[in-house]
Formats: sequence, C-alpha cells, structure tokens
Amino acid sequence: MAGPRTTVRNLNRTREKILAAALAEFSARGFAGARVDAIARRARVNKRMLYYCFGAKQDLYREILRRKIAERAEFIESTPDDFAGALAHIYLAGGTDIDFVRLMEWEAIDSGGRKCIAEAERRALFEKAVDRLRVLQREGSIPRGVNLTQLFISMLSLALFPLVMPQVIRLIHGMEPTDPRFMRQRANFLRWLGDRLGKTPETVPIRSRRRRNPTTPSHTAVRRGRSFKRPGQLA
Amino acid sequence: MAGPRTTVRNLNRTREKILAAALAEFSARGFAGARVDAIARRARVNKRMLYYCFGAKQDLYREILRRKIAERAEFIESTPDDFAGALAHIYLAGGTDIDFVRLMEWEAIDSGGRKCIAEAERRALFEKAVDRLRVLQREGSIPRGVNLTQLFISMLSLALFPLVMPQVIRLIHGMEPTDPRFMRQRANFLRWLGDRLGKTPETVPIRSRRRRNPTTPSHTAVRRGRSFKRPGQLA
DNA sequence: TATACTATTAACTGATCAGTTAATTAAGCC
DNA sequence: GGCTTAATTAACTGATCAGTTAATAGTATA
Repeated sequence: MAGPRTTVRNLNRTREKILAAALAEFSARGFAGARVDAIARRARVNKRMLYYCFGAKQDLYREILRRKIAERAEFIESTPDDFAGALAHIYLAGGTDIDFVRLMEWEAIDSGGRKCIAEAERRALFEKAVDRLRVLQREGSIPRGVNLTQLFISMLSLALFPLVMPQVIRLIHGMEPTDPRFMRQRANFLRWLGDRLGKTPETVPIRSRRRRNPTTPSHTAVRRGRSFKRPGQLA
Repeated sequence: MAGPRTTVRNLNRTREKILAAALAEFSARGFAGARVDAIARRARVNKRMLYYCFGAKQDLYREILRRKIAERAEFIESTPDDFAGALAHIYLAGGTDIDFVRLMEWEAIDSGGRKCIAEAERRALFEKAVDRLRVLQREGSIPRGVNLTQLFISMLSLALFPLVMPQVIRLIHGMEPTDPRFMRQRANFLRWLGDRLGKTPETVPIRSRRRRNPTTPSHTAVRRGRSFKRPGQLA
C-alpha cells in the first residue's frame, strides 16, 4: 500500500489522540469538571490508556498546560515593534486560541489548591513582554513615566477580556467574540486606542490634522462593510 | 434578657444563613464545584433545610445570582460624570466585590447549559452604562466618533481583569489584586489613561504644559513609597 | 393539654467518577 | 511457531455527591 502502514497498535498515536482530546475537555470544563471517561471517549481510546500513558488525571493536565504555554511563548517573538500594533497583535494572537485563554481562566478561577504550573515559564513570558515595552518607551513610542507593569496588565486586559467573558460581548454587542466582524472592529479600536496612548501629546494633533475630524477613529466604519487596516499596516 | 429573644426555630434566620453560605461557596467553586453539604456546614444548618427553603441546588444558585446582580445595579447610579473618573469608579466599585466578579466569571466559563440568568437585568445594566457614555460624548468628554460599545467593553476589561485573573497580577506584579497598594496604583493609572483617552487632541498639550514633563503620570511613584493621589484628586 | 402544623434532624439511596485489576491480544525476535 | 514484551480491553471498586425518607422536636392555638 502507498504511505506508511497503519499499525493496529501505536502508542505514540494513542498519546497524541489522548492529548488532543484532553485539551478539548480541560479547556471546556476545567480540571475538576473534566471527566476522564469523556477524554477517553473523545480520543476513542480505552480509559486505562490514559493511566498507562500519563499516570493520573493531574499529570495529564499538567502536560496539557505545559505544552500550551510553551506554544504561546512563540507568539511573543513575533510582536510588532509599535505600541498600537503590539496591542492589536496580542489581541489577535490571543483571540485565535480560545483553548489557551480558557485554560488560563480555569487556572485563575479554580486552581483547586494545585501549585502554579509552569510558573517560571509564565514569569519569563511576562518579563520578556515588559522588556519589549521598555524598549518601545526608550524609543519614544510610549510616553516616558508610564508605569509599564500597569500598561502591560492593561494590554492583557483589553486583549483577553472578550474571550474571558464572552457572554458580556454577546449581551452588549450581540455577537460572538470570535465573530470575524467583531474581531476586526475590536482590533481597529485597539489600534486607535494604542495610537492615542502611545503618541506624546505634542505629536497627536500634528498627525491628526490630515483629517477634517482629527479624533474620528477608523473602527466605527467596519460594521458598514468598509475595509479595515490589516495588521502591520499601521506599524 | 436584653435584645430580641433568640428563638430556637426561625426560618428567616435559617434562610439568611443559607444564602450567605451559598454565596461564599458558589463564588469560591462555581455551580458545579459547590457542594450542597459544604453550604449546609458553612451555614450550620441541616442539609435538608436547603431543599426545604429553596427546592434544589439550581434554585438556590439562581436566587444568589439574582440578588447579586440587583445589588450591583445600584452602583451604576453613583458613577462620576467624567470619563476618567468613571473608569476608576468601575474599577474600584467592581474591585471591592470579589464575589460578584467571580460569579460572573463562573457564569462565563461554565454556564453548564443553563440559560442566562437575569439576562434582561444584565442587558439593562449595560445599556444604561452605554447611555451614560453617550451623554459624556455629547458633552465633549469623550472624542466624537469613538465606538462607545467598544469603549465600554474596554472599560470593563480594564476594571475587571485584575480580579478575573489574579494569578497574572501576582506573577507580573508580585501583589494580590486586592492589595490596597496595588488598587491605588491601578486606580491612578486608570485615571491617567482615561484622562488621555478622554481629552480631545487639541486640549491635551495645553493642559499638560503646566508640567515640565507633560507625559509623566503620577501613578509610577506609588511603589517607591511616596504619597499618591487619592480618588477624585485627579478627576 | 390535646391537636395541628412548622422547622429540624439523622440516616439512607442511586448515580457518577477517578483509579485499579487482571485478563487478552498484537508485535518483535529467535 | 514459540516466547517475551508492549499495548489494549472489560469489568470492578470505593469514594463522593445531590437529593430523599421518615421520624422528631418545637410552636401556636383551641
């Protein structure tokens, strides 16, 4: 036959199936709510295999978290160099990975007495991000004197909140937070907001004089079907 | 004896004890994670009384949510009239009520197939808030053209995120999000941010010229032990 | 003080769930 | 083809949990 022979028994394949199913289950229901039987069913694998491959529910969960966090770390590297672009990037990068956001959310609300998983990696992630902000500040893209820690917390807030509280978006906005129209509108709003925060006061009116109404942001036009700015275009 | 006679039997008292215990338990563990036995133990009441008074776990939960949301609605009324002040107010008002934030968070992450509880009340809450923003915009405190829905989502994001993801604050900042020092610093930062967003570009440099470094916000001094501005001082 | 009703209790039940036992089947190797 | 080891399975177990049963103790009232 063409292609590699599909062996009836294949532990690696089984492991991968379990990991995929576990990510979905833990993301949907959290550690306490996730059912080992449900993971096994999703993976089309006998429940015993979870214990054979990963030991216990806890160990499987830890593995899922560790992988997700490592995967996320790569995104930090590709952050644009301007502040407004970086804000939109965090939003769009985080906004595509609902499993990541939900896992973090479950960790936040229901740590269940577990000690923080991959704490060192997370801290490194944050410190790297704040360091980047420090560079932007030195280059003048962020006003001097701004507390960068608070600023970073704010960037995360603005970027993650829609996925963290989707029902708020539904209620206020009538759309799913993953709806492309909502995401474009939000990304444009964040670019406008970042632009306004990033510019030093002197430069704001100068740049804006090109328009008749200097304070009209572009994101309001999105719902009417106009084109929006792509990532990087503003950078 | 002085004071009201403590009757051995008092259904109202029992109800109140159950409600208080249930709020604590549901806030801490969510609907699925909350244990009926734990609520009874906390309330120092026989488990059977929960069913006697409220029917089922679901009904008790609904009652808790309904009460909390009604209680929150009152806070909207006392929102300051300027944008920066309103932003800080949402933060400080939400920041004092961790049970409210956690209940909303549990609802968001684990609705468990339940239909949205008190949806009409919540929507009314949001619409009232956006209406207030519209007034501020007409009065010039918010730039024309800004999408008020996105702006309101952003205000909620900035205000609620620290309590929603306390471990992020711990990791980035090394403090609990409820630590008074953190809260003051954040409130000052939000006032600076709101000020900067709210002002039209033309007015920003004029107002700022009073300082030598017009873009230095006050909140950065907090951690170094200097005095900080009290709520309202910057408004 | 007998009666009727309300509030409270301990003990039970059936379902669900993480984890285990022990048997079975396929693959690798001589 | 027989032997060994690795992968897979069904059935079981003990703990936990929401909800129930049925009996009991306090309170009001006639």
